[in-house]
Amino acid sequence: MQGSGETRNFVERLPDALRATAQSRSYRKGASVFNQGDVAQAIYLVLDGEVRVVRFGVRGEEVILQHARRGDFFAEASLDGHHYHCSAVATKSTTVLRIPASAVRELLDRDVRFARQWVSLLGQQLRTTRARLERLALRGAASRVRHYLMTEGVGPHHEVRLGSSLRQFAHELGIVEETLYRTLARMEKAGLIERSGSTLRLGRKLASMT
Amino acid sequence: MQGSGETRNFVERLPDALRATAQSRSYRKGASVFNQGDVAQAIYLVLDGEVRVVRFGVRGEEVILQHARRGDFFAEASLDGHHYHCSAVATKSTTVLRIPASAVRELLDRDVRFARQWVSLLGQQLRTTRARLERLALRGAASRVRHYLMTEGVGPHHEVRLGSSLRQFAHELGIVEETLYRTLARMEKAGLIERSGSTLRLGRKLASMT
DNA sequence: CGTCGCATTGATATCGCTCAAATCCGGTGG
DNA sequence: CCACCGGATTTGAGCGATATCAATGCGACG
Repeated sequence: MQGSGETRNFVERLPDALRATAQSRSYRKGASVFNQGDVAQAIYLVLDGEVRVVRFGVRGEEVILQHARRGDFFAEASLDGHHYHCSAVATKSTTVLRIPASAVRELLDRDVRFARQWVSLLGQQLRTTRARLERLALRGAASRVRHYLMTEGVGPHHEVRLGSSLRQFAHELGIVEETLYRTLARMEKAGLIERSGSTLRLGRKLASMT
Repeated sequence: MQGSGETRNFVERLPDALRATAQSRSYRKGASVFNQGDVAQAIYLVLDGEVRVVRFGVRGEEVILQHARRGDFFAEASLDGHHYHCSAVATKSTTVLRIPASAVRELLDRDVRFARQWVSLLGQQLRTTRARLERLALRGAASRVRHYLMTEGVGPHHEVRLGSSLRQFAHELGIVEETLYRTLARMEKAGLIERSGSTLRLGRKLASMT
């Protein structure tokens, strides 16, 4: 499956020391990984699927704190805290890598190189999350597509091979699928982007958009 | 000034060891903190004002990677990298705390407690950034206001004292000021929120919105 | 072959943006 | 004390981009 190939990328970036203690777990749609109030014991990395991290108020009001997708960590706060102050639920069939917080703590204390790697890893997550944030702050679907290509695309033409469906992509951009289809068609016609199959790249024309 | 008081909060959370080597610097609107290609020497924390972190493509295309406001770090990637692959420009009169990357690296290597603190700090940034991200993913101004109160508000009523103007607040929510005024008025009338001066809190009624 | 998910296009509704104008407020100078 | 000013706040009217609802084609899969 395509998934395993993609997955390897960021799992391999995990410090070796961690992969020893980590184990993967699978959840079906709707299953909860942990619940608000549980003792915080582990940090998680989404290998495949999607986990929604939510917090409930006193009267049951729900707030979404994070949509963790493939490659995203969640619950790294377990390093500090004693109890989860949020719940994590798989929104579809999902596989995660479960990393015991105690293992990370020990490594942080003992292994200097690991500390650097971990800091580096958090930094990466921070950067990509910030980029997503700025992307959603943009008005207009075209600007977001362009921003995505500029930040996630590789090579001189900012090429991106979409791992998943355009549906998923639309959701990631914060727009509905129909809008994405229309936007991509318009941008392609205007020469702003080029499309071949599931590959997107910037076109020759410079974007004249904010 | 109000600023100093607010600022203390997160500056005081900085590990003591860092505050020794850090120094604050001021930039006027439009001044650049560092430029793409410069040698990466420091990590920054915005004390007041705003810094925009951008990257330029080969043909001059610009992408915004981060809008760093009070309390946000930027350029923590300096820990790994040798050169900045982005530029940072003050968008208004701004004061930042400049933290030499070498100092952080040394501390990471030497001081185990510091490593934990730093990891914890990054984790906080990550969490608040994620929350912002999910907020912008919400449709509708009211949902975003509610999300903001739920995530940033304190106490049983999720109270928030707005440090800045409603203008600023609107911008933070990714909507224009007019929309925010109207939305707040509508929500207050509906009993969803309560307002007294620059303080906002959730109302008695439960929000019946997604 | 029926079903399901994805891709695509059309028609319409709605929310928020834009432009515009009035009020309020603190500060400033005459 | 008053006139004036700039910035923040508020309300109004109209427009436009995107969501929504709907329908179709298409390939995979059982």
